[in-house]
Amino acid sequence: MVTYCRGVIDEDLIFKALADGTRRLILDALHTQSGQSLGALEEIVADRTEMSRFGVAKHLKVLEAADLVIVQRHGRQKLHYLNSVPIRAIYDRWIDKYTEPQVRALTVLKQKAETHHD
Amino acid sequence: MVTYCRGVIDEDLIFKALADGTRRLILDALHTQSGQSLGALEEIVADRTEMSRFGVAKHLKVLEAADLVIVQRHGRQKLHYLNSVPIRAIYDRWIDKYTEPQVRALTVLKQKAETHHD
DNA sequence: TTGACATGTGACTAAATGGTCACCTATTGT
DNA sequence: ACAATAGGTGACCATTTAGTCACATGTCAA
Repeated sequence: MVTYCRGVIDEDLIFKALADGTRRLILDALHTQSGQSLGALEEIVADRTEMSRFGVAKHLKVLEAADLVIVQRHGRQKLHYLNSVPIRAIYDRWIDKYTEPQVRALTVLKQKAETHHD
Repeated sequence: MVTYCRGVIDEDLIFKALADGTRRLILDALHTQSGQSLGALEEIVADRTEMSRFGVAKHLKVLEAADLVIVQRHGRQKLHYLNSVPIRAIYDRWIDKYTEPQVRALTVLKQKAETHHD
């Protein structure tokens, strides 16, 4: 099976990419501000997890391969943008219009349970 | 940090749980038909991946711990139900009302790119 | 109570993953 | 051209994870 060939993304790459906390932190950073360079993301990540530049770069590569992050070169910089299309696909996979109201109801029930117990 | 204490679910458990293809297959099966027993899920999974009963049971435990699957005992059977609340949370995390239209636009752009290149 | 059925547990191996480092490439400004 | 800046690569090790097995628990029906 092809791992990455312009548009045809293995779903496994997407979920595996999301499975790491550092990568989710990067996505959060890009959600807050789009178009950040590796250096900028480096700083943000290093702020809470002691991680080298190489670690961040490696995570970004995983996110790129999963198409969760889109890159755009700008001179010697590489700007990163969050692509939320695959995330929407996750939602669509297990939640459809008919079950959506049930989900809302469940959320309320669970919140009640949380406030009472413990 | 607490791993599982009634309602307070570590986000890491959710994403890690979704990172495995077999577990996603199980979620699909439960999305198609709710309230299936371990035995029933065993058969479905074994249909496409050669996996022992123990493997399936282990995956179900992971899904339970992540609160993606809710269980209900019924005599000597254990019935499993898909809980889509955590999945909705993923959606809400990186997609908000304002960026949603952009996502739609991006999808169109990407599809065009795919048809032209390669 | 006894056997058959449905599921649970803990230990163990093989494979995948996260992280770092030494070293390499490409671009900008002077 | 040269140094400085921004980023990339491949090898390497430590940890985690997927999967299996032998064995244990609990429930139903006769």
